[in-house]
This record gives sequence, C-alpha cells and structure tokens, in this order.
Amino acid sequence: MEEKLKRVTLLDTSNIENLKNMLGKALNDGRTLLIVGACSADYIGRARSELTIGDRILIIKSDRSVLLHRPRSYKPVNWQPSGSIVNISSKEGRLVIKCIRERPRETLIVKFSEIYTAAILNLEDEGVFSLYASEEDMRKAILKNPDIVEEGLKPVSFERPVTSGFIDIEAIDKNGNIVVIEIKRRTADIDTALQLARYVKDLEKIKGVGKVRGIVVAPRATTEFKRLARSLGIEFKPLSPKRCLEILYGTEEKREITLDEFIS
Amino acid sequence: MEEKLKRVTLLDTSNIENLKNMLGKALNDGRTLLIVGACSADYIGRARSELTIGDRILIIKSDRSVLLHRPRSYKPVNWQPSGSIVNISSKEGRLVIKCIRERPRETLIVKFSEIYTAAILNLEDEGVFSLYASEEDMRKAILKNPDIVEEGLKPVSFERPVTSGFIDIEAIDKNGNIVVIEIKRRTADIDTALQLARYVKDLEKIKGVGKVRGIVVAPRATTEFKRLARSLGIEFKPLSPKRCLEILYGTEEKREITLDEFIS
DNA sequence: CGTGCCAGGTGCCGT
DNA sequence: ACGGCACTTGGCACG
Repeated sequence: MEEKLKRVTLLDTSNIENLKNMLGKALNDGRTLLIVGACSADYIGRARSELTIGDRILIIKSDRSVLLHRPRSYKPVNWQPSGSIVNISSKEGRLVIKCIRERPRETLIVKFSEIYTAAILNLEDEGVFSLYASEEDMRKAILKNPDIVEEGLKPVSFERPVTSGFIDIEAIDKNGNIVVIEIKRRTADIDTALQLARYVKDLEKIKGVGKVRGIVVAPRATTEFKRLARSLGIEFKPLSPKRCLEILYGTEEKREITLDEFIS
Repeated sequence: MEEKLKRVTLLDTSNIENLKNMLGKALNDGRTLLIVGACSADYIGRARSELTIGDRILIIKSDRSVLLHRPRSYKPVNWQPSGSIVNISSKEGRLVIKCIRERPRETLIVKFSEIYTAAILNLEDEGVFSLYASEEDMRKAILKNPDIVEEGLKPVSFERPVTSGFIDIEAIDKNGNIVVIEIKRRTADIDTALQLARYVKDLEKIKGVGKVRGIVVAPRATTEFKRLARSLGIEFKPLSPKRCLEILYGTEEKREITLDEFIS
C-alpha cells in the first residue's frame, strides 16, 4: 500500500544488471524513467546523428516517448516519439538503451558510461490543458462577429474543401460579392497570398463567377506580402488573436484576477 | 573538492523556504534544476494556456530554458526558451516558479502543490553533436557530384539571393541553359513547385533570358506537385538524402561497424 | 496511408 | 528587429 503511493523510487546505480532489470520492469508497468549520467548517442533513420560523450538527462515516458536532453537549449538533442519500442540492456557493464520507431524506421541508441541518478517515476496526471487564441479561435471570433473583418459581411461556410486545400471562411459582402477569407494568427507572408490566390481561383471556377474577393486576416503582414497582394488583387485586414479572445470570452475585465497573478 | 565532483544533489523537500533558497542559488551558479511533483501551470504570451493540477517533471536548464513535461508525449506541455528570466519563490507554502521571456513578452508560471523530488544537477557536456543527411548535405553532394542530378551539369553558385528568396543551386546544363535547382530532403509538394517557379521567374528577369530551367531534387514528390510542375514547366529529379551521404562520405562499406551496432 | 496546413512552432542566418 | 527557410520538424484532419 505504501509502495503504491510512492511517486519516486531512486535506484541503486552500482549494479548495472540489477538496474537494467528494475528499469525494464518499471517500463513494462507503465512508469516513467529518469536517468542522469554520462552517455553517448547515435541516431539513424530519416537522417543520421552522432553525439559524443557528455552529461545528459534521459527521460523515457510511460507512453515510451524518449527524450535525451543536454544541459543547454530547450530542445532535446535526440528523441523518439511515443509508441517506440524501448529496449534496456547492458553491455560490458554499461547501460544501453535502444529505442526503435517502426514507421518511419528509426533507431536511437543511448549508451551510458556512468550513471549519476536513476529513478522510477509513478506520475498521475489527469490535468486538463487548454490553449486559447489559436487560429481556430480567430475563426470562431470572426464567425461570431464578422463585422471585425468588414461591415455587413455574412459568412456562408467554413473549412470548405476546394481543389487546392480548405477555405477558412467563405462569405458574402454587403454588395453581394463572394468573399474568401484566409486567417493567419501570425504575420501574413508571400505564401499566404499565394495560398489565398489559389482558393480564390478555385472558387471562381466552382461558382463560375468572374470576380471573387480574397481577404487575408492576420495581425500583421510583410512588405513582400503587401506588394504581391496588390498585384494579385488580394485585400488585407489586420486583426490580432488577442482581440479575437476578447470577442470570444468577453473583454479583459473578466480576466483581471488571472492577469493580476501574472503582473504581481 | 568532494562537493565539486558531485553531479547530483538531492534536496530536502520538506522545507519550502529552504528549498526555494537552494534552488535559486544553484540556478545562479549555472546548475540545472530538476523538480518532480504535482503542479499547475499558466502561460500567457503569443497565446494563452491553462493546465490544471497533475504530476509532472520540471527541468530548468543552466541556460534558463524551462521545460514542463507531462508523463506522456514527446513535447513539453509548457516551456520557455533559453535566456528566460527565472524567478523561484514560495507562496502559502507552495513553490512557485515564474519564467519570463522578454521578446516576445511571455510568462509561464508553475505552481507546485506537492514536491516528490528536487535535485540540483551539475552537468558537464562538451560532447559534439553531428547531424548528417540534412538538406545542406544534399547540396554538398550535388556540388561535389552534379551528375547525380543530370549528366553534364556545371554548378555556378549556391544560396544565391534573388528577390523572392535564395536559390539553392544555380547551374549550367550541357547545352548551355541556365538551371535553378531547388533541394528538398522530404517529399516535394505544391509549395516546392511554387517556390521554384518564383526563383525561375526572378532569374529570367535578372539574366534577361527567355527560358531558365527549374529542377526540384527531392526523395519523393506528391501527385499534386507533379501536376503543378508539369503546368509550370518544372522538372523533378528523385534523390535520397542517404544517397547523398554515400557520395559525401563514401559507400556504406566504411560505416559497416557502426551499422552493425544498430542491427545487433 | 498520403497530402495539406498549423504551431506559443524552433533555430539559423541575413539585411 | 524583420524576413526567408530548413527541421529526424510534430501534430491534426481529411480524402
């Protein structure tokens, strides 16, 4: 009973054979493994990489995703996504961890020459993660209040599939023109203009209409976008994700308590 | 002296005030911090996120990058890149870690309600990381042996800047035509064709030549790419990153020992 | 499955 | 700082 409540079990790192067995068993039991030590790593798959010896943190999660972290930088130096086959063995007194991904076929081998700490973690995480102000939120905000794009705009459909992709929002303006809206939560660039131009062309073909309006909605646009947009006859409407949040969830007033926590 | 050699220092988690001080000092000394415990997290910046309570692993690296990992999935649920301002405090007996990024302004707050393990890591990692079979390797291989793209091809320049971006390789074919090569290490798609079409157009304008050839070099291409490429007059040459490695570093024979390790 | 497209993308490099 | 682009990009959604 006491054992069941134990979240962290530190392992004896002096006996590699025993360590190997403990780690393997824990992994089978759905635990997360944490190893800190000196290791080298080799990866072969879509690309190939070599990492010479140094101190790192290896995390093998309960879903068998694998992360090898150096003491610097936000990204892992080597990794394997969830669902990998993880094999823990020992060779010449060294702990060897082999992680294989099936499709695409990729192999990561981490060899520890020294282990400073090894731990079995029994983590329970049923927490809910919510992310706001995505491009989807911007779309919802525009559908809820189309006037933020243009006065008198009436949405007709969203995520409409056409030949070359999906139209974010299709609408009719106050003069009865068909409008294609392309939403970007970041700076609109050349590709944005080209993408929208394709959708406009697709829709003109489908509708058999001479002129379909194309509007890019984004917080900002590059100068290259503006130049290209002009020559393609595409319009631009600035709109920030933050503004969209306000439309979806009310004004900032509602969130003052939360904001205070960040300011304090 | 003994202290200096210690790679991992486990901390007493019963006294939050003391823990806070130890962690803060260690961070100032360039150590990496590792905290396992139950926490909630809030992020506000380019977007906004909330994470309710659950067991997680928090890593604060020596370069002040911050990673909050759930027991599942390859990616951190919340993070902050290197160079963030990290503030460790206590509030109502709970450890609170505030991580601020200046540009763009983003804040991450992690609040621990319970701490299972806290450790200070003194990691030394001077290891060398080498990545092979990147797009750059493909470019090098083509420059070393242009015949793999087309017999008689003579490279003229690489990474040449034009109006709409950078040309991977500019070359002259055996008939004296100007050729623009666009390299992709993954499947060539519509955007690849459009990108190359822009470069071809740019170069035709610069050179004042009627026809510049455009060739996409990639391991594969989508059917949509092939259709668009045909209508744009763009050519496609299949070439795998692996083949490029062989050209750069010799045949597989040389690497047999390394390969054996992966097979075994 | 491939194909397309978003991501708090990140990281590198250039003007 | 903005701009263009690669990345073992990862992730999802849809045909």
